[in-house]
Amino acid sequence: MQLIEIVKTNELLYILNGRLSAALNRHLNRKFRAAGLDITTEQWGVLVSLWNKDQQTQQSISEQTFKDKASITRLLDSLAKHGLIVRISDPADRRINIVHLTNKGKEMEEKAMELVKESFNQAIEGIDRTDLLFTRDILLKLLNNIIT
Amino acid sequence: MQLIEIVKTNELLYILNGRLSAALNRHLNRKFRAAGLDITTEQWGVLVSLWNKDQQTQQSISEQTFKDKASITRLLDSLAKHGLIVRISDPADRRINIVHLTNKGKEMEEKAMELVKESFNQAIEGIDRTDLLFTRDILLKLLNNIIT
DNA sequence: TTTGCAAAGTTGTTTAATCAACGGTTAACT
DNA sequence: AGTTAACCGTTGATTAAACAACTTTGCAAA
Repeated sequence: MQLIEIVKTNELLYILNGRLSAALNRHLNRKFRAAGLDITTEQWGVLVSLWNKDQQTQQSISEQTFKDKASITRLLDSLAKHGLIVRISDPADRRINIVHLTNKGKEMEEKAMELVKESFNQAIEGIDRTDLLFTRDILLKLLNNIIT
Repeated sequence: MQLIEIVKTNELLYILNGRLSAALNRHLNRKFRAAGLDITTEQWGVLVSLWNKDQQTQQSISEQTFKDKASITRLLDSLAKHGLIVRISDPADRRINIVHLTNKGKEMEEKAMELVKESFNQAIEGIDRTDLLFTRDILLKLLNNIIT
């Protein structure tokens, strides 16, 4: 099969065009809601960054999550409204906000990651670990080719 | 490495969380705009379905593209506004709209697919064809596990 | 010093996805 | 026939992404 045919028949484009990630997002969002966790996967992505390293600048979060800074502004607005983070202005450089997790934000990690783990385990069921790692490497190559 | 660690380190989640597809979307949208093609990749996805098979119902397009019917309604609104498709009510069953490509819509195929091919070729540069097909299979398995 | 530029965040606009609710139409059942 | 159920498409509300324009603040070169 020619590669252009793979495009035409939408087989590889299932993911490259976002089918897989959309499906996973949907799946995870429903799981969050079903468990009474009032966050979206996008907000969760920001939280992951903060759970790894609390008290970052918005700029830093933007780089960690690959989301643009305008998106981060609005996601942080949501998280702040839900009481999960607070923005504290840096006295040394007043352009900068330091984003702090609240206790509520910290406490959410365990439950959220448990749900993510469940989804992930369901996704990879029956797939060989080696194959997963191989797939990951190919995808990283693809990503690298595009963003260059 | 445990699989949960792969999640934590965001390696496999680059794509599962939509990084790769977002990047490809961005890339392709810019390409369309740079070439003066006044469509988005999402609208292009609908057009691909129609180029493969003209005169489908909205329901059918929805299934082909894996987009929900509300999204299709609005994407078709955009395409109609740009004069690329028309909706014709089925006289036999008045619940149904048959979506027809206009000449303008048909003529767009060649140029759009050329740009897609370029992007695709850039993405897969230096990657073995066998590896790509293998990757596709793994991703389809993942997709299947999630939507089950 | 001031001028000018770069950095950090915010805001507005457009496009799209999800989900739920709804109206109109057809089909099925009893 | 009459009621109910299923189906097709639309609309409204909420969330988010991309991109561009803008404010405030800091810094550096002239």
